[in-house]
Amino acid sequence: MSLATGLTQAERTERSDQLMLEAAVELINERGTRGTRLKDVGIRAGYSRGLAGQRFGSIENLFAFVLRRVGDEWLDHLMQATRDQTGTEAVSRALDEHYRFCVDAPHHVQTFYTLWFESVSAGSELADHIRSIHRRRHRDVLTWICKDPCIRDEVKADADAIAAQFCSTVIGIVYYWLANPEDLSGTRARHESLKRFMCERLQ
Amino acid sequence: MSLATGLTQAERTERSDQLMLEAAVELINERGTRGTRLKDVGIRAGYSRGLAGQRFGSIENLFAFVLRRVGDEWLDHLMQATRDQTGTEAVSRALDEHYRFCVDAPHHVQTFYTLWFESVSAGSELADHIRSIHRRRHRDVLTWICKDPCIRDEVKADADAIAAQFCSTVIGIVYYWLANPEDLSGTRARHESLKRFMCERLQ
DNA sequence: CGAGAACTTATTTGTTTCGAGCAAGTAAGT
DNA sequence: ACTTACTTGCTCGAAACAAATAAGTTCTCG
Repeated sequence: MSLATGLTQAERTERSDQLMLEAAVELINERGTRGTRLKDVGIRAGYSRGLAGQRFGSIENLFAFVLRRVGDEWLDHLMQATRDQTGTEAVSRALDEHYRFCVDAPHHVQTFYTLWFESVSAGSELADHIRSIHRRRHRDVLTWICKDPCIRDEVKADADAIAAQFCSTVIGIVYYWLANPEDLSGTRARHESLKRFMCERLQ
Repeated sequence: MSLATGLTQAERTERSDQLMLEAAVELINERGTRGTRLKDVGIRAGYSRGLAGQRFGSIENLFAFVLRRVGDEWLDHLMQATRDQTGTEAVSRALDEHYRFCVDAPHHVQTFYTLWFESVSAGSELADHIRSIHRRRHRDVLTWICKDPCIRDEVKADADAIAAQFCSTVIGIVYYWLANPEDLSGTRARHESLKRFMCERLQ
């Protein structure tokens, strides 16, 4: 029985990429990075035990692939939510979107941040990619502060420290969410109080 | 040639525990958790390839052992630094000690927090232990706030949110340090501005 | 123009190496 | 002699890569 699909080679590759992405997301979320096997990704995706290894070359490259795919999706959402906003409005929208994504698309967010925290483990090949995301985030927050016409100059002079605190606190909130996924109200409360504290600080 | 050490069995165990602990710390810091092998821990510690496996049973149990050993050391330091302090003094001391530990004992702190972040990966057996540390930290900060005679009641009414923000931000700062170990001034600046923001908030 | 061959790429299966985990053995202490 | 710390042997599973097979693409020739 022929398994011809009628797809082009490129379409076949994209299809298997997508199926293996979803399989990897599931497996990382179920078993963590240390329990995720290339073999299982291939099989879970409906292919052979060897395809993931053939396609990605290593588990690290698979993680990098997943991070890019999932991270791009998430960063797009964040950018849409804060487009053309500055100051407290941008902060509020970012935090609302952040929380909403935790609620609505938990699987991809869980994977994204699992890999995010994985990146600080020695030898991780994700570090450079994540570092660039960090810098981007920090710069975005800095821009929200410095471009806002309502924020006083003395606050703007402290923008770098405020942005650093904000980004650090978001990391900690995400950590809380990953560690306590059933406690959405605790996660929400942390988003809300960070919003409150930031709004106070930016007045 | 006899390898008799003149130690009791208990002393022999403690010695090998300690040597394997140090080996594990080195290996985790060099290679990350995913690159750390029970075999290598045994050999690095000066024993056979099989001892770590025999002693700990699994890599997960080794990590739990390391976390307890290193974490107890670190938590002792933190407790000494904040003993009998409340309010902004406790906060400042905790942050100073936190930063100082990053500078003076980076290897153990790196390992501790590497495992800390590892614990949010699915399937990690460290999660419960870390969760209890979290609760403890949160409660400590809450106590610092509520027991301080100089903090106003309206601030005390918000103590839970403030404590949650503080703990979250510390996590983010640690993350920054792990991701940017060469940038001690950035880590120090984050500690200092968190100190500043907390002191403002607690007035 | 269409069929089939040649070529390229996607996917599968085979094979080797390495580490985990546990059993069996040896060394050191009681 | 007995118990416990540590070592070595052995089996199995996964990674990584090679070799093979399947599917799509392009070219050639009747």
